[in-house]
Amino acid sequence: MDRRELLGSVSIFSSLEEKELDVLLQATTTKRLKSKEVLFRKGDPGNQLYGVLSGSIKVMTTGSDGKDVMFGLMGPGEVLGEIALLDNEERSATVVAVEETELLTLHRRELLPFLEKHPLATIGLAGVLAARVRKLSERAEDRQTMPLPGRIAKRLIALSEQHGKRPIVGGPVEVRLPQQDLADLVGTTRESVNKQLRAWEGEGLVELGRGRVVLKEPEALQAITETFEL
Amino acid sequence: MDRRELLGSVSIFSSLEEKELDVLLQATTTKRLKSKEVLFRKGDPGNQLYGVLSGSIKVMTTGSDGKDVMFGLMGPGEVLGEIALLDNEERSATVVAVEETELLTLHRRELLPFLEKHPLATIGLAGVLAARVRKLSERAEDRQTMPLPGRIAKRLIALSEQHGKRPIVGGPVEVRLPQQDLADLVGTTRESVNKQLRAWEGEGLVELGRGRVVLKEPEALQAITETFEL
DNA sequence: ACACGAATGTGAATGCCTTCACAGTGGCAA
DNA sequence: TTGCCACTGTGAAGGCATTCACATTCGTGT
Repeated sequence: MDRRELLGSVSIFSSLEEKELDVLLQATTTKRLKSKEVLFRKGDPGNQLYGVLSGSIKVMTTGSDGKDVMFGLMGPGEVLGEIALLDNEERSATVVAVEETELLTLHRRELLPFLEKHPLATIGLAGVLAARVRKLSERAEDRQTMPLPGRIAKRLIALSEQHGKRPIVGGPVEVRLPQQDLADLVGTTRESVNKQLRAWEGEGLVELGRGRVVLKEPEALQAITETFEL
Repeated sequence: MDRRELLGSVSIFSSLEEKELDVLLQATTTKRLKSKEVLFRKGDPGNQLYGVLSGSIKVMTTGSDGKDVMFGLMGPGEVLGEIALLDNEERSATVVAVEETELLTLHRRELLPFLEKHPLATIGLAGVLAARVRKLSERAEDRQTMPLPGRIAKRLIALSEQHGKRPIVGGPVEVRLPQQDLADLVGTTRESVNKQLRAWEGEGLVELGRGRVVLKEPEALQAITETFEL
């Protein structure tokens, strides 16, 4: 995904004209991260907005006891870092590359004046935030009402839709993510995730490999989540 | 809190000039809710933005099994309903008055054109969203890393700061909220909350009454939360 | 090519909450 | 005033997940 495409395709800037897009593009920089490299940490001051060009990153925090909480995985076309930018507070989470990743960066001093001149872009940005709130609320709700198997199934499906690789059309989908990360995402332990996945493997629903889960029967997993949200 | 004061004081519109504020005020309506009355439900279409003038409301959802999840309590000066307004989706939660409440309402068809003309106001609105995201993330994190007593203590303190009544300056703070609601807010059962509160009552940290908790030693509770977030 | 670290696989023990089942009790609405 | 109902109080039993402690295995970097 190239820089122009990112800026244009992402909802924030979809309302802009070509010329305006170019101006904004000028102010933009590219940054490359190696796998496991940290973009910023919770508590850092935040003056940049980022867009993922290629690769993927995870948004997380590390609890004092070393227990990690993962908020999400973001891939090409997604925007991050808006929160600290908008309220001038510290970064609210840590961001780490999970593979070789290329980012577009835009500094606050370029963005804010731009937003003031382009209300529609600002409304778009607010929309991104709104979506973020929705996602977080839904997850909070799930955590509080849905039993563990349902949460795991639901998240696997979400991951497969967002980041899944499907070698054969209509065939099984592969999700690349270590079990520990899946656990942090769902709010449980690696062991619990492992046991559940193995159980499903026994039923032929999934196939496991190092650092990946292959969903052989997404519909069956879907059915599991629905068992609980009826 | 009167309408003008709400519009002006709330961060969203703080950048406006008097005249502009008046224009917006014209488009505004007042709505009164009796205690327990529902403003809207999760899943409803949403075309209004609300501001609390007096009283208070709770934002929540009801899980299929009847288990409620409470996202927060909002009082005078706070704004709600922006999410559905911005992304044109269904309401993401249910809102219920917890006492006699007066709201200011503003319809999308008035607000959106206004935002397009007032970028600073839009940036302010985005700031409200950003704060919302922060709060939700923090709670997700707490839920995943902090044991129950810490979560209860932390929330009690937050509630006391936001909605607490302090008869004597520097004295004990009273939080009006049934234990069931506190449980929904923290993500546990009423029984667990009750047992913890009674334990603290034994230690002289709090005092319990029907529908209220009095924090006699807020600092001690604060210390409890810090035990866990070191 | 090989070694070492990261990731997975598993069982046993433990424990924190939840669930269930009632018994008070106080506020408020009629 | 009084009755009811929402809220509170509490113990016992049970369960779902965590914790702990290793064994194993893959794959990746040197």
